[in-house]
Amino acid sequence: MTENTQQGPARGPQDSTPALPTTYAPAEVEGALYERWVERGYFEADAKSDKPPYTIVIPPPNVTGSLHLGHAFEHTLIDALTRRKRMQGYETLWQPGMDHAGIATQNVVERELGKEGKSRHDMGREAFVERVWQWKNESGGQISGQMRRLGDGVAWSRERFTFDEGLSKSVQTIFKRLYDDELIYRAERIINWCPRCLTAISDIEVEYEEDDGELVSIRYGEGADSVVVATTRAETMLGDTAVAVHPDDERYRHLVGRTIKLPLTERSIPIVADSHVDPEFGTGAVKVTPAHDPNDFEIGQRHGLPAITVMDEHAVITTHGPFQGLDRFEARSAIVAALRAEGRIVSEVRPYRHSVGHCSRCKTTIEPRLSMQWWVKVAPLAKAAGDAVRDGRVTIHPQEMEKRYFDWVDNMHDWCISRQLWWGHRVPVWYGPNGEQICLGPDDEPPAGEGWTQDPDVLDTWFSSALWPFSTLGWPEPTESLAKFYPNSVMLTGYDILFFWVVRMMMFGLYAMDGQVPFGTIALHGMVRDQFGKKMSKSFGNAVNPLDWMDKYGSDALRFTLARGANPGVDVPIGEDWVQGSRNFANKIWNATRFALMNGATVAGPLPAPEQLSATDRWILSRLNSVVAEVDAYYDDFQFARLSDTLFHFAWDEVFDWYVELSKTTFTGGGEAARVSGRVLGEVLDVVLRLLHPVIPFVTETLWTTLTGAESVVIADWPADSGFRDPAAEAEIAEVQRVVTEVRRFRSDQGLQPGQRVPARLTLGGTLLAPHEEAIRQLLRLQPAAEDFHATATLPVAGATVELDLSGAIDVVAERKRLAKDLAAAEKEKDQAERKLGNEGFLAKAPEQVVAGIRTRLAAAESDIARITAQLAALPQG
RNA sequence: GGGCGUGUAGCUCAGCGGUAGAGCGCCGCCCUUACAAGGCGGAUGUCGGCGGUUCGAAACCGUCCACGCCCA
Repeated sequence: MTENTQQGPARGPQDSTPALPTTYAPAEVEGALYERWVERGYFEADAKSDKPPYTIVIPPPNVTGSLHLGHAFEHTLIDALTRRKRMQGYETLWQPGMDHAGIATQNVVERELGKEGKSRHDMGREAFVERVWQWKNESGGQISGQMRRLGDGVAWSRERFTFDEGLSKSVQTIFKRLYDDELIYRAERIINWCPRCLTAISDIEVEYEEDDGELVSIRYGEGADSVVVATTRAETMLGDTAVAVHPDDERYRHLVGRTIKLPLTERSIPIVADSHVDPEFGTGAVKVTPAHDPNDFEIGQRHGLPAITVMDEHAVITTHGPFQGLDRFEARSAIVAALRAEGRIVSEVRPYRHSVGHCSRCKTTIEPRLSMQWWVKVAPLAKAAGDAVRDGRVTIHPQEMEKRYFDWVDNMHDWCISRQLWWGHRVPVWYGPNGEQICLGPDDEPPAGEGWTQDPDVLDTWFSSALWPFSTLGWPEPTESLAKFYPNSVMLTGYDILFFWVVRMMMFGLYAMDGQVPFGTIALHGMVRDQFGKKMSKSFGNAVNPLDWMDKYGSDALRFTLARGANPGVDVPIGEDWVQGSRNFANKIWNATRFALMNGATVAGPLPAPEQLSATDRWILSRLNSVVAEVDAYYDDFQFARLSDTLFHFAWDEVFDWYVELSKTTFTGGGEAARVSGRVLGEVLDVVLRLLHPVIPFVTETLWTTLTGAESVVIADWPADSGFRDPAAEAEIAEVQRVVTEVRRFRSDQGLQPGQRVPARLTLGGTLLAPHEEAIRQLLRLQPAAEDFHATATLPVAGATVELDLSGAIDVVAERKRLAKDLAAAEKEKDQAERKLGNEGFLAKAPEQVVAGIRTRLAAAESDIARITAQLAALPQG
């Protein structure tokens, strides 16, 4: 029972509350409901509260983004978790905010500038950054309005942005600490360079794809001293500084240590032996371009080779007369043509499929580039991140995902954190006129004097996102919020960003918060796919705007569909038909509640003791409590699909179908029995609506407040299993369901219309069915047997007999067919059971209850066979 | 190339050792006074193939085939 339940005499809702509209129209009311929740501050979190904390931070969406189905999915799940915890009495914080999305945002604003015929270089860094802020304030963050549509119960007063003042201070603080601990360093290495975004990106921002390229074999040197090398990137030969062969390769042993002339140039390059060369690939000899290939860079390091950069940041050739000014792909053809003219092309394979890296942001082919960048030395941080999961301080759901996590943290490369952008946290390092390099904390003044300049690069957006679980709470200040809400309870996000984000939060959380994990649980969800299980993409044309479906079917319908598809870590397909189905469910709840209210459903007064209840009432209450327990267990295990499905079937099939139908005669009968059932129905609805609220908050709010007259289901108590179970009542109702189903099948086989009244005589004496005669008659449209009653069909069911008078209209053929089919099924069942019971191994080794179960089945099958055989014999010939 | 995963009803997916399930779709009947966004009834599967373990396999093991994802 809820704290809002009002004591006192029963009152119909008509007395004090407006009747529900006859039509369920979600789009018209959802917005107002949400605004009221926000105004009343239900979603705000109080750091001074003495309730236990429950914290989830939003995986911050890009400031450039708008709500897509992936967000809708993730937010539905987080909202369900936090709404339930709030109802359970936790001080619940769902922390909202966005990230500044360095590359994406800069791209957006640069495109705008482009339309005005300007570039960011025309306006300068400071003015450009100001312009981006202006864009952010005017056009950014559309998603927060859309989150309201969805019903997200976030603490809006705490909304944060990775680039706001406080979070920027967090970034600078941790940078300085890592720098001082020598976990951040600067080094010249080969990095992944995007010649379109004009910045370095980290390894995980590179997407590899099979592309059609070409494999060209080129002869270097002359005559007997020549070697043939194969390459897919002929244009880089201008930067070759060696040819490498395997040290054990007999074919080339005589050449190692000698030099060879590099075609098209005046340079001679050495032939070196390196055990990393694969003698099986191509000719076994490879060209070495240390400035344009990561593997070649390593060979170069091992052999002290120079690294010659032959392209600029746009990937345009900068050297060698005829090729200068060509971009890399033009240069490739030109160089192959030039080599062919010299007779140096030994073979060409075209197309040659091979794996090529692309910028995850703009799909441009990555150009490995030698450059000076900032790095995080991840080894000690990743070790700690791995250990936290290994020793159980952090658990991953579903558990199978742990392996992927370990594979990643245990083999992580240093993280390139500098980006050649203007929009982002600038590296807080200054260089002095005499080669000084100092790192500034947030409270330090930049060095005075001539000749000091700040590093021009900014930090990877993930660097600031990694601080999100604590920077949003005020870190590095020792705030009350930080004390109350850190560590977070759960990190719920997609498995696709386990490496991008989760690992980084783990590393930085453990480091910044003195070994305290950022969250106790990582719950991973899958990706939203279309109704055929295909990945959604704009280019494929199957992307859906969730707002359209929310307009059409209501936010609850979208949410329920997503929750119902959410198996842990598994992709969830979604189609419009399914959203429509969820809308139908909401509509069903709506109408069932209307019906209940019209029939005196109430939460007023104490629930009558079991002795005062009918078996039907005890049955539904018994089931209700089982469902409460099941749903709770599913919630604790992030089984959104199962809890949604459980509630769907319990509400629709059991409450709104069987219970309501079985109780109709009670309600029409009036009196004390009707009053008692009204109270039970009120109780069941109250609990079901509260159980459903976290998943479908809007429709449940309207119905629950109407039913109870209380303020809001958002702040209602979460239902608890009272422990009440009544197996006898459950068995009794199962018998009722069985007889009703059997007779309905008979009626249907006989071609009777569903509403057609048929005279019948029920012999129920001594069976569990006896108290339910009225309800059974009602459900089966059976009229009392009159004087001239003449049974033309006799159905023995569950120890009782139902005789019908179809006035000779019985369809013997249909009935014989039906019975023959049932007989065959029963005989098959009997066969299987007998075979098992005749198996000594089974009897000896199977658990007792399984054997008993088979015995029961055998008995049931035998009685079915007897019953059906009798029915067949009783049928008129014909 | 390495790793992970998936193949169950027309579609999308649960089930993961003890009678094959759901939603949607399909067929038939019905506007039965909460709901046609509904009700009643029905059909539909050698649980990818082949071996093995087991009293018993959709489930466990091996293998093959077909897809997917991640990493190189």
